[in-house]
Amino acid sequence: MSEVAATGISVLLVDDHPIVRQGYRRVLESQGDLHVVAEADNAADAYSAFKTHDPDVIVMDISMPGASGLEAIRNIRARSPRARILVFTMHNEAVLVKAAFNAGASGFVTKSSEPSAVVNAIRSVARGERAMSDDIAHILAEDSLSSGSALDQLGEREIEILRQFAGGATTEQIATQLNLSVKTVQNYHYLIKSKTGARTDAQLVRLAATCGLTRI
Amino acid sequence: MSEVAATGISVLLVDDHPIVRQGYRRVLESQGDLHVVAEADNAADAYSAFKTHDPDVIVMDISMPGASGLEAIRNIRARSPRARILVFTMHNEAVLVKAAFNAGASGFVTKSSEPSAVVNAIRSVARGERAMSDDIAHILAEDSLSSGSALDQLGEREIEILRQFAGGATTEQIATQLNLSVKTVQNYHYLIKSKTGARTDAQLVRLAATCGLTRI
DNA sequence: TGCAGCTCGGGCAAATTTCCCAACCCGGAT
DNA sequence: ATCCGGGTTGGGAAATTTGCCCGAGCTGCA
Repeated sequence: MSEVAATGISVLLVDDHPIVRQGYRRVLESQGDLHVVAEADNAADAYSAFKTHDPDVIVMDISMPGASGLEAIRNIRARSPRARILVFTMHNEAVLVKAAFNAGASGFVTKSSEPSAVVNAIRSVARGERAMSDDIAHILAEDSLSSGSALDQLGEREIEILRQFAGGATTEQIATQLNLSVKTVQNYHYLIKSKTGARTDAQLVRLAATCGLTRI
Repeated sequence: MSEVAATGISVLLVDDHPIVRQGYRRVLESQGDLHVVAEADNAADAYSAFKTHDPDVIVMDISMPGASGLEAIRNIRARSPRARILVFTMHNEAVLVKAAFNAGASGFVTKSSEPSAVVNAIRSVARGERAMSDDIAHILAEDSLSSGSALDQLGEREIEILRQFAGGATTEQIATQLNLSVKTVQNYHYLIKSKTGARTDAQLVRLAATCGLTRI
């Protein structure tokens, strides 16, 4: 960590949108102490880039095609427990935030945050601290008071599948993307409906939307 | 428009994520001929900024909280038909694309596109041309077999059934309510899907919501 | 060690979707 | 007046999905 203070903070950017990555890179590098040493647009590349470049912080959008972002966090942390991962996404649902921290993330910042908040979060994570943006803190605070939105009873996989479904994905698309059999996705679909009490796909979509799982 | 050629292309950036806006701004301004003259993070600010700065192109993410992005496009175009709006979003569903063009957008580019494709789209739109990224063109091409516009092509009965369905009603409830056989409602369901190009019930709900047919 | 809970899928009857089709009525064009 | 097109209403049959049951592997926890 001494060389961190001497040379600044090295960052690995993970996001599936190239222009978004390029934008982040410019914003971060204008700070002086932040250096983007590599980029990746999927979970597998992220891990190999991590091994190659050994960055101080991984800034990762968890809504990527292919493997779940949470899965990616778990994989990286399982192999390299010293990895510092800052989740940087537009999603702000309490269940997702908690799942991310449980998976091993060191920080969670929404894209609604001011750039200064983002770079400060990167610096905090690089120091080994836990970091989150103000809106996330508020959401977690409210969540700890009120017990139980409809989503709290859902597991991580169920939430991921619900989000993709509500986003308009077909059963086969979800199965392919998550590497599951169609039957399993169908079963999750049914399980989610019975857990939440939704009788109709439309009700499921509305539920997901009101819980902030998807935007319309 | 003569001053456009002399001074480059002025751009109004609309996106609800500040750091995303800042990233785009840097990417665009590194091009030399593109100048971001204003930013906005919601529909209302977007219109006032448009009136104040009179930009050549509005680059807009339509997935914003609050008012629908499509609504924003319609509002701006209704008041200022010469406005050029380039939709720039991560969504790539055919129904959304068609709805955006119907609302008056001049272009549609996904965030998966290369930065060069995005800036070229901005230049095309500034010249008054229609622009879209390759993936969008493919999606529209596949869809164009049974194409049409989003909701305008639906009859009264179809719209009524779509509204009730998107509101969460079951097929039997709709049939009872409208004094139709279940079979007829099922047929309408299928007909609406094929007319709008929606492949999923969830996409139907999203379409109904973005068109103001139902509130979530 | 054992229990509880999540994940993942098979099986199978019931229901729905997907597409075809035929009518009816009605307004407009010929 | 006649025909055509389109909205509306439903039948039929194959394909698919749903609803609900089941078991198996795994993990964390008591």
